[in-house]
Amino acid sequence: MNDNIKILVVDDEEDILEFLSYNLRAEGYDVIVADNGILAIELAKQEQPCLIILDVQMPDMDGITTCEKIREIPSLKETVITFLTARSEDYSQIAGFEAGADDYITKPIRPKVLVSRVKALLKRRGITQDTNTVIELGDIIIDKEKHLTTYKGQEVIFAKKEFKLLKLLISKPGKVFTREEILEKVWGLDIIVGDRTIDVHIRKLREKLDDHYVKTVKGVGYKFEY
Amino acid sequence: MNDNIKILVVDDEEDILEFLSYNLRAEGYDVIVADNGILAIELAKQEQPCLIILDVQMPDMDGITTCEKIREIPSLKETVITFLTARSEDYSQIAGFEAGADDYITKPIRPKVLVSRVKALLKRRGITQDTNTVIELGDIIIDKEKHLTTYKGQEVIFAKKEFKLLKLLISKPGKVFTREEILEKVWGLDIIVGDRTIDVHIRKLREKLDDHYVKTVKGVGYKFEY
DNA sequence: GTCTATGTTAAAAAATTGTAAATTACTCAA
DNA sequence: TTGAGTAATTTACAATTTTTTAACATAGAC
Repeated sequence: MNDNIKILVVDDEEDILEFLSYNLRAEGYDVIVADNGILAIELAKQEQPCLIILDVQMPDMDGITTCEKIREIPSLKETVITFLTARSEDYSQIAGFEAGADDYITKPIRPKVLVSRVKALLKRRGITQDTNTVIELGDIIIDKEKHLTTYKGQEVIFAKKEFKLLKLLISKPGKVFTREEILEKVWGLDIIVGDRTIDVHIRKLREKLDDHYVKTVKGVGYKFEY
Repeated sequence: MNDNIKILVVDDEEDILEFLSYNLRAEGYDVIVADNGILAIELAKQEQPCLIILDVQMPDMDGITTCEKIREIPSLKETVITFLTARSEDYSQIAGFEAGADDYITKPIRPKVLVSRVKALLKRRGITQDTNTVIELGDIIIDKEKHLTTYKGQEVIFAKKEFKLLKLLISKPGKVFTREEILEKVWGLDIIVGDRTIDVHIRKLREKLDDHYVKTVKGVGYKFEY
């Protein structure tokens, strides 16, 4: 199970959310976002991220309160939490650690600093970025991090969902993934899509690779067979 | 599928009990129910479930008290307990964990979330669902994960129901499964099918393997004998 | 021999998946 | 903000496979 590392980013400002998730996604992390504390707690419970980045200043429920609440959830006791604070608001450093945070990052955020801090934090917890960021199966090469696929030496472009689907199927060649499993892993728990959506995406894979790799097991699901 | 993971569901509302047990049973869990705290404690002691889902709000004895009482029972110290709370009743989060709960699920409950949460909880405790994904019996090899059967080195294709039936019979070679048992395990509780359906499926197995493996015990049922 | 449970077969019915085209949602740049 | 261009999803139907039924055959218990 080469699950990607999941990071939850919580901030009320849209552009900061974008900025953070862009930079983290570029590093190959799975990023989920929330624009308020309540949603953050709900998402955290559901998605079980490895790391939560939490803005201290937020309307309704501030970062510190959110952090405290998260820490009360047993399944999230071990999650790494880091605050995001303006350089000036000094008090939060102290209050933050009391609330159960592991680190804090000061604004303005510089991408390189952000990334190296995140890496360090995760490393401290023994969570390492997926070692096989590259999957190779005969003449199919998938670079998860770079979002790049090569087939018979040719670069093939897969859209986001297609790529995720391919990644899932190929992560355990031969294993049959049920439609439910696929829905959950590629689309997520709460997204509802029509019946034919998976088929269409499967078809795209078969179009771009060759037909025979992705096999249908009628009534059960799909599998990737080399 | 899940041989005997037992889950106790406790709620005073009939329809919630039904809803929960329906969804958990569909996943293959053994579900027992109680509509009040007293009965819950009694059942828990008797049945030793792996997981207890406990509604916080109940007449007579509320979920928190029930949880405390359960935790006092030595044989249930290790049982996973999760609360069921309305999204609003916030206090329960804190009171609940003090009482010794491991997690809480907020209403309204969504089936997928419920199931994934339950799986995660059990997994965390090292209670796994599928012990062996491969069954081997002489020259018959069944790979559940790959949904693949090999007979005398040749791959044989079984449709979903056939596969399920074969899996069931072969799971306990020599054991006679009654028609009722087969109906329940392969077709499910609520599905009604005609008398000849099982026979036809048995016939398919005999066609694809050799005749002599699946034996009829007239008036009783069928068994697999190697 | 009759009666009941099971076996057999083919065909009907149901379920599932494949496909093209249309529609809607997103994204990114101007 | 708009709009072009791409991606994702839905729709409507065809094609396929699986499952069930129904009608009849057979075997063995009594």
